[in-house]
Parts: sequence; structure tokens; C-alpha cells
Amino acid sequence: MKKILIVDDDGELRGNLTEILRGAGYCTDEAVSGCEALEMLTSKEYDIALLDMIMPNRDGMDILTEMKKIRPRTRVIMITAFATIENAVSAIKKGASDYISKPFKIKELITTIKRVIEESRFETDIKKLNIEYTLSSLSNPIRRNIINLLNARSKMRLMEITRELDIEDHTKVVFHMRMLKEAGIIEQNKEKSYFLTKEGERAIGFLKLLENYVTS
Amino acid sequence: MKKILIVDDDGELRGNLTEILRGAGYCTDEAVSGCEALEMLTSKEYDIALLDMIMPNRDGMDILTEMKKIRPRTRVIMITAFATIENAVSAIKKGASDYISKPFKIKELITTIKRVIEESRFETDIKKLNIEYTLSSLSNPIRRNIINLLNARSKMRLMEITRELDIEDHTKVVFHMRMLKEAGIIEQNKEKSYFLTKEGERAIGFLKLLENYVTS
DNA sequence: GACAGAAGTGAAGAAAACTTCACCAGCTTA
DNA sequence: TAAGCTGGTGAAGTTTTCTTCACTTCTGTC
Repeated sequence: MKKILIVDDDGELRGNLTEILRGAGYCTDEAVSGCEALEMLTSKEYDIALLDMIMPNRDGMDILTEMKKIRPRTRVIMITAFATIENAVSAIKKGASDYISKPFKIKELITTIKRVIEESRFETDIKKLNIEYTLSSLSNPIRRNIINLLNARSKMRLMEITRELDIEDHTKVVFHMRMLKEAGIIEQNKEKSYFLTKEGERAIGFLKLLENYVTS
Repeated sequence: MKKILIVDDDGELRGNLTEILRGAGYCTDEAVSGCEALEMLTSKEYDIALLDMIMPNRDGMDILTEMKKIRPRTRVIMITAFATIENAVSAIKKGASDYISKPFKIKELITTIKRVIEESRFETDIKKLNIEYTLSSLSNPIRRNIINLLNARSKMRLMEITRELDIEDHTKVVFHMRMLKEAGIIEQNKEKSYFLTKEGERAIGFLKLLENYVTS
């Protein structure tokens, strides 16, 4: 069952959405604010986040950026009352999967959700890309070291890794962390600690296998 | 038990070497000529080849080159009656692991064989290098295609592969074939056909594994 | 509030990987 | 024996990947 996170400061709207989406067979959670949403994303993985663009405190666009950092694979659908083309474009550029404007019909929302899920399922090329990504991530010795470190220590921050690997320039590590994040091998929580994803753990398994072959 | 191929046109010397090396616990085969040696290498893998530099028909140096093409991982020890520094240097450059001159003492030969085996065993960096090689071979889509092709067809020649993959410039394929050969993933027989090594077959296994991960 | 360290961006340069091209040697076959 | 294919080599050029550097922003701490 697909998991959806509803992020909106409007309690009534949240309630309605929850009811409708649960009725449509989705598993939903609610977050009152962007900050709460980020916390929830840190501890749990969602397939989709419905994110209100305009919220008190922090701008939805900011939250989108943060969300993508924490969970690059969670699809975000932006919702806004004041739809403009520029907004839509910049949201998509920042990694949103779709963009719908209030008021919207329930049917419209459901269709959008279905399409976004379908897209993520249908991404054959992205699957291929992923093999590509995974292999080219693993083909670099620095990145293999990083993965092994994270496997041993489970959570590490940037400078810890940098010092552990005895690298002078931390931006070099930043570069490799980005590669690994793009490959879906690691993720980062709100405290900026990096950790292995499930895929990352598989990658470790893969590496060990390879090493055994070669060593034997 | 380590397998040694003795290549010399002098039957008496071959006989002696066989006796001594078997006594020392090695498994040996004999080849009368360079050509015969190449045939034997095609069908069987040896750890070490003792190769006489001067033989009728084909020059030992030529044979060395061919041997390295067929079995890049078989270590070759060159034996010569007329030792010169230039000869030694060019033999090493062509991939010989050592070079000894006739007449040699049995102890000397055994020591050399042991050292060469030890080197190949001790090559921790080469082991690491191999992971490196394997991964970077697999990280390129063209090379993955080549491996898959060879897996399906078992033996293919250069132009077959080139056409099958619909590549205009065959030298591009030559480049990737060289990479794969260096990684120990493919080898080439005397008829110039390429085929997967055992490592290559393992690489295929890895790829399938990875693909399953991603597809699931 | 000033300073140090953590985390990161973006541009520029260096290094490695890959492609293209011009050319050659060997073999087949008309 | 000329033409055409195969399997290469080596140099030059292009692209990608990686590294370095100058600079920013945020956070904690004194």
C-alpha cells in the first residue's frame, strides 16, 4: 500500500484529504508544518508527499528542497492557492513531481497521484540508470571507503568521514557524497548525518561478494 | 596444486624438468613447440609457463606475446641460452614474470618458480586492482552489452560484436575489448575469437543480481 | 557579537575515460 | 593482383569525472 504524507497547515483540508485518500486505498499521515514533515520523513519513508506551497514560518519551496535532500526518492506534489507559471517551473526544477492549484477536484488529485506513482513505477530507464549509478558509484575507491565506513559506523557526519579517510579538502568528500546520494546509496537526516539506504546495504553485500571472489 | 607448462624443443631438457618439477610437487605438461603451447593454453589454464626463448619456427618472444593475449594471467618465465640485458628487458616488457639463463641450477629454477607464484599470490594490490577493474568494466554500458553478448553466444569475433552492437567504428570496440581483457573478464583464442573467462561468468552473475535488485 | 568549525556551492583546472581518425598488416576471393 | 574485409596500433581530440580553490552560510560557544 502506497504511503502518502499530507503537509498543510489547514486542519480541515488535511482532515478531508486524509479521509478521501484512505478511502481511495492509500496509507496516509499528516504533518501540520514543513518542519514536522521533515522530521517525519527522517524516520519513515513515504512514496508521495502532498506539500502546500504557502505555509507559515517556512516557505513550502524551502521544504521541498529539504525533503529532496532527506528522501530523494519520495515524490513530491506541490499544492498552491496562487498558481503561477514561474512557481510551477521552479518547483519542478527543484524536484517536485507535479503541481496542482487550489481549489482542485478530488478526482483531479487522485489522477495526479496515480500518474506520479505510475511514472515512478514505469521508469524503466531510471531503473537502468540506477544500475549505471550504482556501478559507477562503486567503481570509485573513495566512495567504496565511504560506504564501508558508513556500514561500520551506521551514521557519520561529513567532517568525521573526511578526517577518518584522511582527506585534506572536505569539498572533495562533499562531491562523492553527492554522487552516492544521487545513486540512492546514502541519505542524510536533518542533523546532517549520512547513513546507508536499503540500496546502500545491498551495495555493501554486493561488494563483499565481489571481494570474496577475488580474494579466494 | 600449481600447474606448469614446459615449452622447449629439447626433449631431454623437457624430460628432466618434468621429473624435477613433479618431484617438487607441481603438476606439469610439456609442449614441443610454441604453437603447441598456444593450443594447450587455449584449452587449459596454467599458473606458470616455462618458455624457451630460442626455438625453431617461431621466436619465443613472439610466443610470449601470443601467450599473454590468450592467457593474460598465466605467468611466463623465459629461459634462454644467450642471455643479454636487452633480451631480458624486452621479455619483461612483453609481460614475462622472470628471466633465467641456461645453464641454470635446479635450485635456482625452483626458487624462481616459487617467487613468481608468491608474487602472484601476494599481489594484494592486484587483488584490489581487480575489484577496481571489474567494477569499472561493468560500469560502462557498452562493455556490459559486450559481456551479455558473449554470454549469449559464447564465442564471437570482433566484427561480429561491432555489427551486433551497431557501432560504426570498430576501433572503439577494440578499446573496450582491451579493457575487458585487462580486467580478466574476457580472453581471446588463437582464432581471434573472444570469450568469457570464469571471472567473466561471475561478472555476468553479478550483473543479473544487480538487475534483480533494481527491477524488484 | 565575534570567532571557529561544519557543511556546502560554483567555477576552474587536471586527470582519466572514451571516441575518432589515419594508417597498417594479414588474409580471402574474385 | 587488386579490392575488400578483419583486426589491429597510436596519436589527437572530446567528454566525463574528479580535484582544488575561493567564498558563503549556518551553528555553537566563549
